[in-house]
Amino acid sequence: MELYKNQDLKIYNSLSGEKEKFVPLIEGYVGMYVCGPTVYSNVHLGNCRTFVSFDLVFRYLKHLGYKVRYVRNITDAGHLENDAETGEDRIAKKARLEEIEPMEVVQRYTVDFHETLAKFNNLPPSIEPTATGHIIEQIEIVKTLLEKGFAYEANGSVYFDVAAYNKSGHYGILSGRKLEDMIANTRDLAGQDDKRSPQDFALWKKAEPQHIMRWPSPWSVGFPGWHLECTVMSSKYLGDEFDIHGGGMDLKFPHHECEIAQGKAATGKNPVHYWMHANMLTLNGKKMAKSTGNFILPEELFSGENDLLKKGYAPSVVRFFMLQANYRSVLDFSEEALNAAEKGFDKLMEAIDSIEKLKISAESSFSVEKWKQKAYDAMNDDFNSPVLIANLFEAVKFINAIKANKETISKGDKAIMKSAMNAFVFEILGLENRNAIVNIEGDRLSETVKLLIDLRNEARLNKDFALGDKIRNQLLELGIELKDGPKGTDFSI
RNA sequence: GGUGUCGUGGCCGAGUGGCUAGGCAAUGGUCUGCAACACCAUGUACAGCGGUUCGAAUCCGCUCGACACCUCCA
Repeated sequence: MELYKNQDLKIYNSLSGEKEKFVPLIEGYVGMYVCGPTVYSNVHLGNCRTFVSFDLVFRYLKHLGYKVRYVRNITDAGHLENDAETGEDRIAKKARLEEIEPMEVVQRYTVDFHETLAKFNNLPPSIEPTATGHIIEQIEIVKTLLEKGFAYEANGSVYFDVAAYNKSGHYGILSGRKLEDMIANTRDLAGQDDKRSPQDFALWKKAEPQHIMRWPSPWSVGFPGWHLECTVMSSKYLGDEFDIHGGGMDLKFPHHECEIAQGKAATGKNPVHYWMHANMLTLNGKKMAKSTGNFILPEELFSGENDLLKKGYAPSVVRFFMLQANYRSVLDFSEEALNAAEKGFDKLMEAIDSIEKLKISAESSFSVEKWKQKAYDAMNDDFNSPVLIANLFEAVKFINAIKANKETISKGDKAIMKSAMNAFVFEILGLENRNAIVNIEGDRLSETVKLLIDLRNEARLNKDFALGDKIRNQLLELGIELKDGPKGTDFSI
């Protein structure tokens, strides 16, 4: 494979608020951690957007030739439902409500998560660790934090001491907050008697009697705090310092802030060099969220079985819709926008399918190399997929113009364009072509359709338009569209 | 109340101190038996108010509005 390591990739770092040149810790290698889901219910479309965004990052880094270790966790020891209440975790709660084992909940929704992301053509991460598989490591890091004086035990629970950390570190560095402001603005919540300060967060929580998921520890039989799992799993597989940490915008505070504090407190190092935050997918202008019921499930979208939709949309179309927005912008969901995406997507796929058949000329009337570099420039600018897609449509225009004999392409440029289009559309954007099956030469389906086209054209020559239209319409119902052109009839699926 | 992001033409959405982003939709035309596809042509948008500047939608200030976070959520 061609290596593009010399491409000058810039990444928007949430920590600095600026686009920075990407320089990995070890040349040629990238360590990337992304916060995965808590598996207590079906993954909704908003969740999917985040994982599609980071799938794009993963794919592009790989394309550039980096060896990427992509770690994405599964939170299967649900984090705290609410500090103020019993501290029951979400998975245990769901299990109690459905009268099943907690691990049954975990299994069911982990499978759903994997299946859904696979439909969106997301690549699996390199390592997908679970929180319950790393209880021992979590206990170890709690010990370290206690030894170093950044944590304290109270009533069998252990809390991170934000005030102690803030003497040498900066709690709020990522979210732009000041500890004094946070103290001044904290609401009074009940049930935090064990904490010295409301900003302190749980590292280990003593289990109440009704709590099902529990593990022994030096302090109590209990369960680990939510923020700790990501610190443990990222450092275990990527080291105390690694390149990229991603997640949804809504995790920036407190989750990621706490991760920085824990990592820095435990090792003295800043754990993450580049923080990336994917923005929300909204529905009716509001964030999709399980808790408010304002969400749509991918399955409903694929099948069209939802009051918001008139029809279903292919996963690749939905993925394309998402990638037409920058990952850092809020994207609002609407059927109108999805429809536009579908038409654009079909147009793009049509053009790609037709590259192979393009007529070759001695010279190109268009600089394919320049076009290709513009496409890379877009991706190098913080994974700017909307601009990349705009560039792809420039190629579409050019391809169609060649078909109309208005532009020309050389043999070499045609090969470059074909491989570049394939790289950008399928390898990097991760889209899937619904037409792929008919492009195989000698394909039986293709031959059958060609036979029908011949019959129809015979009918048309005999002015039997009723028969001609019947063939055309019935093929369309089967999903095969005929296209009459000056050089005969073509078709697409 | 605090922190942050943002407000672009009918819709979605880039970008930028002076030069057409792009997609979809719409209108007219070419092509077609009629269509579809494709192609050609057509839109002078950048929340409001003030300032800086030869010139701002782009920089600065204010106002209004939206969203996210500050309690679990990608």
